[in-house]
Amino acid sequence: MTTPTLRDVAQLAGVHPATASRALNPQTRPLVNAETARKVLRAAESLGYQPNPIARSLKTARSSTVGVVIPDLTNPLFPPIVRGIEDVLTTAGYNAWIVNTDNDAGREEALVESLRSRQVEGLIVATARREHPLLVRLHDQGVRMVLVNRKVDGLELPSVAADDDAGVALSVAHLVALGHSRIAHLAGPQGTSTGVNRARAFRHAMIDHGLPDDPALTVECGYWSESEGALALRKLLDTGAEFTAVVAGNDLIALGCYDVFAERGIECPLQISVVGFNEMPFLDKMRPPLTTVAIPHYEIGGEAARLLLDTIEEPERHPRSVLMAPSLVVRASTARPAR
Amino acid sequence: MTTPTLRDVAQLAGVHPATASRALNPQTRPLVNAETARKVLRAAESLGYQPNPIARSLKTARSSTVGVVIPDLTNPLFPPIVRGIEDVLTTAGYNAWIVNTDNDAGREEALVESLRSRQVEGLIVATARREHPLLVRLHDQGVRMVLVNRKVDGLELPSVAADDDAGVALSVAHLVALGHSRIAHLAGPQGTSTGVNRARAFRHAMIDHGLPDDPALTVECGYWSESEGALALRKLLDTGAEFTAVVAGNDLIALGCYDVFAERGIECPLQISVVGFNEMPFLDKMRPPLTTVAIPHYEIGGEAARLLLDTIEEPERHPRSVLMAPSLVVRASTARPAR
DNA sequence: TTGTATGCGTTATCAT
DNA sequence: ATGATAACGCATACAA
Repeated sequence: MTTPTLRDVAQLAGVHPATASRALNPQTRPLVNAETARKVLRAAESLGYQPNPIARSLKTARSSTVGVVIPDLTNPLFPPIVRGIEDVLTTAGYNAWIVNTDNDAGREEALVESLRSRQVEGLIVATARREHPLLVRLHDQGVRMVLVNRKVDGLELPSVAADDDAGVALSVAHLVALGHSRIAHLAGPQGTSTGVNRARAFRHAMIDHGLPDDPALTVECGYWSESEGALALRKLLDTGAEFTAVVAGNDLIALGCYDVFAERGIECPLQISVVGFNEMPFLDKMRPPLTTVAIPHYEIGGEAARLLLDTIEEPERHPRSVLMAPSLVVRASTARPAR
Repeated sequence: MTTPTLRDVAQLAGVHPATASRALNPQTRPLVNAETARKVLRAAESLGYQPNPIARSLKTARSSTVGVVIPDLTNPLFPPIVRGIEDVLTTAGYNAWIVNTDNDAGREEALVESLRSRQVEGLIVATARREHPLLVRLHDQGVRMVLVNRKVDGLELPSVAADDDAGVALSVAHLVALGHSRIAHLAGPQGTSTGVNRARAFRHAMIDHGLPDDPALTVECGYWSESEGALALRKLLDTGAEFTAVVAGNDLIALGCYDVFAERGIECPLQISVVGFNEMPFLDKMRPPLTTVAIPHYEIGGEAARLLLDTIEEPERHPRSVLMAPSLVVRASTARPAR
């Protein structure tokens, strides 16, 4: 009992395969007599016919599939984004091929190559570094792409991201309202647009509040990780710099601070307040529950999928970029400064 | 500049496409003269030829792809498993199509259908309920499958899972060693094999330690979630039952207990100790850091991929199931009982 | 060892 | 409005 093909349907309906194809395809259905179309549809139904997407792809060079390039699915930031992407794509009749680059450029190139050879109709890329020759090349080759959470230097690509400036401004305003004035920033990697943006937004926010923008109070982390966050905070403490609050580049960096607090017997928020960024899961169960900036991840994914679908359907349309508004989630890692 | 095909390679090498095909394919390379093979390979290299997997699939009815069916990527349990699967598959020249069912049987059926129509060579399924008619049907149709973390009633399928009995035994032994004797179990859904198994393992462990197996001290959760865990613990407390420790079905259920502790002013671990299961990320940052059973997720994924590859290569081989040893991670949510 | 011929399942271009 | 034919790119049975 082999799966039925178009020929089987045509035979059962008593028409030529080409006619059956036209009848089955909503696009071309108007070309065929309404009555025969009905016959064909009934035949397909009764056989449980499912078109073979592989054969279709071979013929049409399309696939109803888009590639989703993620650095690391293990980072809790990404699964909700993926879900948002999938839900929108599914509704539009598309599928998502998810791929993990592990932050390895070689691996990424191989994976993208494999996606392209499978005729994906576009790419949603969440791995962009500021310098990203692969993306430049793909763009030159006319591959439709949408960036998530990142931008790439010198490339006008549609993108969707959280409004980081607004998020950092919320954090700083919250700390200032609590009475802090010596505020440090543990910045993300300056090789990522996010890291650069948030650091700049931090400086701007400080200036807007009439506070000194002291370069000695900003330390860069090599990665968006707990261990790098811990490293950076240790470095900062060891300089003897004075500060009562930390704006961390993201939640992982903020959690790294917790490790240092434990090491050195520092009380949070009594001695140092900390604000994170991203609203990872389970922050409310941390010790102390982490104040952070919440990002609408799921919605970002959905928006990215919509942008890509637009790009596929109207390739000439000017690239749009959308910014999603964040919100501050106040928990127990921030409080008035001790003195 | 269109992408080169096999014909281009053949033409450049001055041979027939069929010869080029044989030369390019490691399987059939021995059939062709070593010298011509070299010529073909050089031609392919110089053109940057990449075989078209779609055409190949259409011809061979294979795809070098396996489907990975996950209930919810947002559950931190699954990403490491997926990574393990991907790493092993990639090494073997296969790709993984990851798919999210959202615990919806209809969605699952549609997704599996779509995977099959793309000629996946097998399925790794992490969504199995004990009753799972879809899987039974697929099995009857000869679809190669491996189950992860679950079993299905009445189906002899290769599977890989953590040794839940051992894990629960570790938890109970730890609590008993601390001096607990009134130990409660917040069981997972009894519609899942994991839920049933852990509950049974709990009873056995209690008996093994000569402790009463009191049914009043076990409450079932409807889902593997925080809110259900909280609900179950409230229910248990409201019966007035006496106990000094809780073995939770998984970490989420354990974290649900934390919410109830906060609500009712219960001190953990002073008044009640809690042990989780799974070793989700960031448990060490919780309040209090959660004692739990660690599962080698990444290795489980890798093992599942290996089992599936075995099944694909030796379809007649008897289904093996492998159990991975868990370990106990002792943190601050467990302590000697107060009195 | 290599070439010839054919077909995987579908759709696009003709012709009728 | 429908049918005939070819082609997408590749692999394989068969012939030479």
